[in-house]
Amino acid sequence: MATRKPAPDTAVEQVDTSYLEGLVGYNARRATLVIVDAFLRNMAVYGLKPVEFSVLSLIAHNPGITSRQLCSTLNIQPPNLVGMINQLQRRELITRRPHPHDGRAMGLHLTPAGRKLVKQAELTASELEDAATARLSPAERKTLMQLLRKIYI
Amino acid sequence: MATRKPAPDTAVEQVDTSYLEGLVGYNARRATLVIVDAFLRNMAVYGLKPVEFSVLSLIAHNPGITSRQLCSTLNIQPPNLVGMINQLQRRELITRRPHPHDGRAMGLHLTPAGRKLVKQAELTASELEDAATARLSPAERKTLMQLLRKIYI
DNA sequence: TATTGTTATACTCTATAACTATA
DNA sequence: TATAGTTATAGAGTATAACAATA
Repeated sequence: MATRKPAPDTAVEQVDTSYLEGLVGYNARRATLVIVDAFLRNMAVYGLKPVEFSVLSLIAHNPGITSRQLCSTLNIQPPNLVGMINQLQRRELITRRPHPHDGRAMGLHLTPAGRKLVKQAELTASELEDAATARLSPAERKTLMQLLRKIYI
Repeated sequence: MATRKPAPDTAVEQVDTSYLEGLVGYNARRATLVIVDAFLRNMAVYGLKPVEFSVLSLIAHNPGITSRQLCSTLNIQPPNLVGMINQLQRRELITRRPHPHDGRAMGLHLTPAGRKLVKQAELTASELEDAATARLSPAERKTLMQLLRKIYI
């Protein structure tokens, strides 16, 4: 049997991503990266990254919340929260007060400056959310969040 | 005017996450983390992490694709792809061949072993996608992907 | 004995600057 | 002059082990 001469390579003109686009994980990851990127750009004026914003917002809506509760709510490891809490305290955005009935824990609270910053940051977050989801109708945006929650809850 | 005695702190029983749950970014991030986690667990048998899987799958569906094309398709920086490509080549899953009409570039191709691995890995990816989206109907899953694409395209 | 918060530390991921060879 | 691929390197993000104080 004769040896077949190999066909010459051809260049890829247009990358075919149809397989990956059929995966929810791929689409969720790509969409998340876009929103996180917009978040980083718009929240830089407040000196807040996504997790720091989430932490401040959770303290705002749950005054007295503990580090442990923040960790389990946001799925972050306790050692990785320590530096962030210290930094937010140095920036005088939060205070630590003794927990009412657990001597090991500290309740976290916003300072007046923290409350002011969260208020502004939440407003900016809403605006950038609207921009990121500009191609979705309000109903679609609601549907999207409901479907995403069905995955992670 | 008399000084008001501060109210004693009360503990947070149930963390209120309703504000964050109203943000698409928060929900997308949480859902992505859940799927990526499942991916890492299920793909460990193949020694593939999400980006490595995406790279191999793109090479499978686009034989001759270049590193540069992979980078712009997957939004990764060229220096971060170099080590991955070298590793996949050492594992004898891919080969580099001269690009047909660009002497600077190399076309990437799967080896027979690479093709076999991608085939199995894509099957496993479909299974874990089904598990992650078990609470979604097929129509909802399709809707979810369409809505996510409207954000990142 | 278990849990909260903490320190130290390591590993991964991602980003930038600068180089070479080709276009 | 611009681009593909590469090297070196730095920063950010995330993970585990181990400890003191308290439950």
